[in-house]
Order: sequence, then C-alpha cells, then structure tokens
Amino acid sequence: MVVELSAVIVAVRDDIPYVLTVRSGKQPGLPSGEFDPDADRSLDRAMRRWATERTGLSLGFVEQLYTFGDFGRNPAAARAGERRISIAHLAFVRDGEPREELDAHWTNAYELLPWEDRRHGEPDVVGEQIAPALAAWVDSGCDPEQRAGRAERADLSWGLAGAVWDPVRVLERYELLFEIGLVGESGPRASASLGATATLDHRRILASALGRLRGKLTYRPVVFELLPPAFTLLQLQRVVESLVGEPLHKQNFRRLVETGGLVEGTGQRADISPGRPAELFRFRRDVLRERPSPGVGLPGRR
Amino acid sequence: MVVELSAVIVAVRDDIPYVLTVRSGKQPGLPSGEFDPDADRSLDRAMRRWATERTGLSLGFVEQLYTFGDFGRNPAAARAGERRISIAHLAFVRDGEPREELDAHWTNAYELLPWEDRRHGEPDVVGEQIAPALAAWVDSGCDPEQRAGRAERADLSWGLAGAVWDPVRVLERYELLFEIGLVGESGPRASASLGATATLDHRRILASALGRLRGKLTYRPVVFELLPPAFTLLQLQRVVESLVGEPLHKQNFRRLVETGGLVEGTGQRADISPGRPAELFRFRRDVLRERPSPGVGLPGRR
DNA sequence: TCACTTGTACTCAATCTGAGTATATGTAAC
DNA sequence: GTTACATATACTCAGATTGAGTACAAGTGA
Repeated sequence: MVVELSAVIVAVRDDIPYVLTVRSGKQPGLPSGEFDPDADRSLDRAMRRWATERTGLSLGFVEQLYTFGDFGRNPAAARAGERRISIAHLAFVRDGEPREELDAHWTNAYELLPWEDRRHGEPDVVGEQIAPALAAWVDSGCDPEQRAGRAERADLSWGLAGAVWDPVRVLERYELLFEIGLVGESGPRASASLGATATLDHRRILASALGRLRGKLTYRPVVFELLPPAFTLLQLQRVVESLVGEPLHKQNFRRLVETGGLVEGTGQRADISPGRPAELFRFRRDVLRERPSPGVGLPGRR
Repeated sequence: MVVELSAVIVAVRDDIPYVLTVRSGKQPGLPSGEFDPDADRSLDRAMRRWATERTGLSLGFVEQLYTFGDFGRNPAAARAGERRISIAHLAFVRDGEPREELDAHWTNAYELLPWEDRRHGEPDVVGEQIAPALAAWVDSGCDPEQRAGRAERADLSWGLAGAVWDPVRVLERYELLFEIGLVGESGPRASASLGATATLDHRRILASALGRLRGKLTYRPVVFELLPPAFTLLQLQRVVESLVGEPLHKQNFRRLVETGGLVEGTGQRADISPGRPAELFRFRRDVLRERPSPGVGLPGRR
C-alpha cells in the first residue's frame, strides 16, 4: 500500500483565499507525494519538510485534516489495482510566491468551489442549477421515507427550506453534489459554473480543508497566521470574510475582536489607504490565557 | 508499509465514560487491526465492518480522528524496522456488552487519564505531582526565552497561573506529560496515580479522542448517540458531565437544552427513581434546521 | 406526617448581540 | 481652501443570553 501526503496550503491576498496547486496533466491538483517513513520520524515533520522542498514555502500553522482511502474515487488507480492512501493536511502561509521552476500556482479556492462564496449574496449557480438538481434528486427517491431523508439532507447542507446556511458544512455540500453527479469529476452533467475541476478527488480534499478552516476560525486564533504581524482591523475582517464566505458587520466585528481581547493596538497607523488612516493592530497572545476558545465568533452561530 | 485501523469506541454507563479495550499481552489496548483495502471500498466502511466483527457491537456515530505515524512511539516496531501507520477513529455505541469470547472489556477512560475528570474538583494528582513536575520542567529550560515558552505552554494546557482550564486540550496535556516523562509509556517516573498504562501509544490516541469528543459536543448534537431514545434531563446532564469532566449548573443546563430546542418532552415520565419522577425527553431533530451548530454549549467557553 | 430526593418554574443582574447612527480624519478634485 | 469621498472609530439601544440563585412541586420510605 502506498501512503502519500497531500496538502491544502492556504494564503489570502486581496480578499481572495488561494490554495497552492501544481499541474499534473492538464488539470490543477494539490501538491502531494509519497511518504517516506525512513526520512522523517513523524508525519508532521515529513509534511513540513516535504512541503518546503516541493513548494519553496515554509509553512506556519499545519494541521492534519483527514486520511482519504476511498478507492472508488480514483478510477485509474483502481483499474491498475493500486492501493493508495492519502493523508491530507491543512497549512497556512503568510505570503510569498512559490518558486517558479516548481510549477506551482495559487488558485482561487472559490474557482474550485464557487457556491461557497456568499460575500455578495447567494451565487447564481445555487438557484439556477444546484437547487433544481437537488429538488429533482429528492423527488426521485423511491419511497416517501427515502424522499424525506434526502430532503432533510439537502436542506440542512444547503440551507434550503428555512434551514440556515452553515459555512462549515463545505464537505457535506460537495459530497452531495458529487453524489448527484453535478461536479466534474463524477459525471457528464458538470458545467463550468460549477467550478473548475481538479485532479482526482482534490476538490473533495479542498472542501474538507475549507470546512475545517472555517470551523477552526471560530474557536482558535488561526487567522493571524495568514496576516502580517501588524494589520488594520479592516484587513483582518476582509481575511475572515474571504475565508468564511460571508459578509460581516463592520462595527460589531471590530467590537468583537477588540473588547474580546483578541487584538491590541500598536500606536502606529497604516498610511497606504484612501480615507482616514487606520490604526495597526497585532494579535494579543494573552487572550489565550483568558478565554478557553478564542476565535472570531461568527454571527448567529450559537 | 502497514496501515492499520484502530478505534476508540465510547459508551457511557453510570456516569462513567468507558472505552472498549482488548488485552494484548498484559496491558489493555485499543482494538486495532490491519486494513485490507481489497475487502472494503472506503475507510469508513472498513471501520464499521471490522469493528462489528472484532467487538460484536454495531457502531452509531463514527468519525475519523487522526492518522498516527510517529515511529518513535513504538520502540519494538522501530527496532524491527517495521513501518506502521494507524488510522484512528472515534465511535459511539449506545449500550450492550461486547461478546465475551472476544476478550474485549470496557475500561473507564478516566482510569487511563485521571487528571481529566474534574467533576469533583481538581484531582489531587494535579497539585501533588503534575504541577510540581511542570514547574520543574519550566525551570530547567536553558535560557529565559525557552523558560517563557515552556511556562506559556504549561499554563495554557493545564490552566495554571490564571489561565483557564480548557476541557478540549486533552491531547496537549497528554503530550506534555509524555514529554516530561510523567506518563508510563515514556519513562520510569510514571506512578499509578497518573493512570493505568496501555499498549503502545494508545493512551495518546484516547487523549485525542476525548479532546475531539469534548469539542464536538458543543457544536453537534452527538451526545444523543450515547443515550437511549428517551431520557430524563438529568440523565442527559450526567452523560455530558461525565464526558466533559466538569460539573454543570442543573437549572441552566435544563434551560439551555429546552429553550435551545435541542430536546422535546414526550409526555411520559420515568418511574425508576427516588424523588419526583422526571419527564422523559427525546432529541428534537428540527433543531438542525434552526441553528447552524447545535450542541450543549459549555459554560464560559466563548 | 416528616425527612429526603429529585424535578421544574421563575427571578434578576450582568453581559453579549445585532443593527444602527453619528462623528473623525485622511486624500483627491475643483 | 472647500468639497466630495472614503474609510475609521465612537456610541446607542433594544432584545437575547448567561450565571447564579431562590422557591416550590411531587415522588419515596421512616
């Protein structure tokens, strides 16, 4: 059995969450490579070293995500009888371009999962293609019980029929689209507005990364790993919004992070801006002692 | 490379969280076995089938936890040059004894991690052995910077020096004890009051399971997978308390789950009890549509 | 009937939240 | 310089949530 490491390496620039991709064939894919147990004592170490070699970046926050071993998802390998397990990781980098010769690029995460970006309202794809397809899938259940189960699943993951949209359920949404044949890798019904396709099941891995990341934001101060040491509150807010995919109330966000003790002003101000110059803030480490789970609590999630 | 599945199978009875263990040699260990990719299409399926065969239980909630591949932790295997990766899972069962002939037992999770049970206040081990050992470790840092780093790490994970105790940081606590040689598998300084030892790094896996479980409780209604379909509010509270390891305010807990829409009364009452008979409640599925992350919010975690 | 046990309702102040309004302080255009 | 514009920051206010209790209800066995 082959064990490989793969990584969802995230950076945010200009309000866009990017993931690092490499070309393998004509499609972009996540950087991944075989795990060599003799070279590294632990998975974590292996992950960091390998990512540095492969992408030229040094990772900040790194977390193991999930181990994928669903063989049906890799038709070519399955035919060849190859057994491959992929240990996926989530990692952040602050900035810096990958080295060119490594053929790595930053891809907008929402190009791969367009329905996840709701900062400017619900994207059209949802109403025009996804919701109807889901409705058809629900109706095509064989008995009332199955239809009810399908309806609940669709409503909960997609926030339909009065259910609330939960930014964290990224993987559930992707898997449902996959099941009903709407996303590229799984069938011919895929269309461009449902996002660019990626190698193998890498969009699925990305979905699981985005979901985890969104959840983590709310109870651990991980956003700061994506920001420079000093930042304005608006910068912070934009990064959070870009990751969560939802707009936030500016004044309340500011109150939340300031009175929540998550940041503290450095008397300096940012000069590069139209409008009134903003104060630069930094992450306030002490918050870790004061609150058990400090993070940028999102609105309405309680 | 050998890939194995292992499982932390949890059940709660009489206010005690139990994990299923099997004997391997003289120590208890988690059930685990080699993963056969040809038998099952996905890891999840493999996990369920294998657990059923091995333990005679059918699992409710199952979730992948973490993939462990730290080779230093298994000295015997390391010497033999064996490379083994273990994909750990967390699973719940409602009740039922494991089949006897399988040599499986329920072990009190707090026998393995005694410092995690704070329902009756901070256990004596913490003040008597752990805190002093941590202090010594902090002081033995070579320079002020390293000492400061160690102090922060110790304080945060153990809630010392004014920091708050975070029930979720189970793994961080265990790893720290491991590093300073306080827990059995890692050195000779271990004592009985620091918990029973287990095979290989199985206590570490248990720690990661308990932490994950505690976190999950607060934002997904997973407790109900551990309870019968109808239960009294006190039963529910006791199960939550046993898992979280902290006492909860009764009236507020009740308000939380009732007005939070997490449960609904079934007009029936429980008869087996001293005192006034309590009403039986059931999980209210509709809460899933109403709130993005319904769970039994713990006190003070905000 | 009393002591005891557990269940359930209700109170109350402190805090937090969502949704605003109002004002401050820059730059670029006229 | 004054105006338009853009963003920053302060403050308000009603409604909901939380933490910590008090009070009372409804069973059991002595």
